[in-house]
Amino acid sequence: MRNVEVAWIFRELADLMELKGADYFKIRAYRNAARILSGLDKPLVEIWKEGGLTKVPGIGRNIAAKVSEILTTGGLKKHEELLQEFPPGLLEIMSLPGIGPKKAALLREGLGVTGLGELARAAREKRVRTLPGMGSKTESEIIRNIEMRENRGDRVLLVSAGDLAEEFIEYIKRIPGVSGVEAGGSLRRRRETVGDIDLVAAGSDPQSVLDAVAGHPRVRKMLESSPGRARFYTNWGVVVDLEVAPEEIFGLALFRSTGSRAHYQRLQRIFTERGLKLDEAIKDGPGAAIQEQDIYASLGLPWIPPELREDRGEVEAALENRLPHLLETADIKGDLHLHTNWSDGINTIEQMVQRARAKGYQYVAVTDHSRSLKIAGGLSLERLREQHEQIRKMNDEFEDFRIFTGIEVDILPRGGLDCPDEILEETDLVVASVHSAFKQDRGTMTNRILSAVENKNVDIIGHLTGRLISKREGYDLDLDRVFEAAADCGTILEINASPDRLDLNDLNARRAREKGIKVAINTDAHDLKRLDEMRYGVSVARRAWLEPDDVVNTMPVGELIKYLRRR
DNA sequence: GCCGTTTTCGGCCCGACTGTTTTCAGTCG
Repeated sequence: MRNVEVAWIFRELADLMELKGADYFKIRAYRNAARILSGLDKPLVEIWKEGGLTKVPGIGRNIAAKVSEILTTGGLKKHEELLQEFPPGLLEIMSLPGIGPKKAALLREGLGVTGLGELARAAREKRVRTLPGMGSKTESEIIRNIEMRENRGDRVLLVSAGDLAEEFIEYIKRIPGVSGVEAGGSLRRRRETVGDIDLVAAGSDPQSVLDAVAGHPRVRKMLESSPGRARFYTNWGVVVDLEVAPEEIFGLALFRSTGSRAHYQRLQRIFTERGLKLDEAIKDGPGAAIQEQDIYASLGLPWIPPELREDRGEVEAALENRLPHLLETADIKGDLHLHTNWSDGINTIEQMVQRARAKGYQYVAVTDHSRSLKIAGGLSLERLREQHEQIRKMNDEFEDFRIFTGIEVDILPRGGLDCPDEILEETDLVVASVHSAFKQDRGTMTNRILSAVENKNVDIIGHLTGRLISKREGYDLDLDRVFEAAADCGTILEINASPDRLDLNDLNARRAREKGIKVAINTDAHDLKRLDEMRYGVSVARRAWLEPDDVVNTMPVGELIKYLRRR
């Protein structure tokens, strides 16, 4: 069992206890435990076997016993009992924005709704507004949010699909007769969410591979099968679609699986125009295995990276030999937005720095929250000064690494920043972000953010739109005006690499680049493990056609310091 | 629930915003 799966049980347990009206601090302890467990970079089973669970800060005797129960039995009795009491549909209701435990309980008691479908119907029939404390606005918000969720369908975050795919890939690789296996589909194109996980394997005996995968511990059932192909439903609720092709046509199968449909059709049109057929064109070298390169080469094109295959001009660019030299994760030389235990992070500055050094970075900026964000332990001016003092001392110890003093300063609801300018001025790196009053109207929100973009002490605007993928829409914002101002002022925009944010997204990052705006790709990590999420931000950048020069944290430390001063 | 050379009980505990009200409960970062 993965750490995140154990953490998930505690998160759900906390929600259930909240519905039950349990003690606030107990609930908080469970939530905190969930956060800590998912942040551990060592498998829980190992820590458990070593008897080290209670040594983890935030995990006491009780939670350790529960973890142990989960690891031995695969579940938690208390969790299962509560699920009997409160149907899972109620948890879904509670996960709607604006609906917490009290409103969820009221909806159940007052209207008897126990799931999203029933709730949507009740809202459309204007029954929700009959409940105390609920009116027409709540009603229409409910409908809007449920519809948004329905549109999302069964898509999961790229990170979840990637983790699950990785398990299957490792498993399939070891099946005798398999000479290769790769993810195709939207996972390979690195879209922010993935529907089915498409896998393509090369093997001489397809049926034996499919049979072996049917026995994978995560497979609940086989949905469909045909020669060389099967669809499996997994215990994560995600469908895995596996195709096993002979080695000679593995490249072709992978190419087809990768798509996108629009990209594929665009290429096919070119084949047709030239009087060729895709299948025939690649059968030139008999006996030789077909590579993806061969398919593109048969049209005189260079290989097109999967992230670009969306029919957004990549075929034309390839025809004119002007494909971008896409950014790679290895180009990244530092992380300019992360948190430590000075505010709401889990690890110390030392630990975060040590990990960043191990990753081969040249620098990081420590950007804890500013004073207004009380719940996240925002730093008072005094504490901020103290932290910066400590960082300056730490820097004396390094010759080959630089810690930038920093802050993630709140952009206040009325505009302006949550920290005096004179302090920002002497801070190496300032990220400014919105963390409150998300529902302001377009004009107010735009002006609010512009006040930060135009502040000469602000280096980077963090997670610009505030969206949480398939959970919360971004703020109502005039992006054109923000981009214009950022281009004018030389303000850097962030691609926040956190897999549930990916903000800017691919399209907006591409627009930013076209306006000449520089981008920083930051993890916003709150623990060691999440420093590794840089690659998701890089995926967005690649889908946005970004090259190393577009991204400030590809600069070596000296160049970056000069760049930041020049602003 | 967790934590503790201020140790085994008592502290942990924000505050603005929203939608609903006409003084406030619920939600959220």
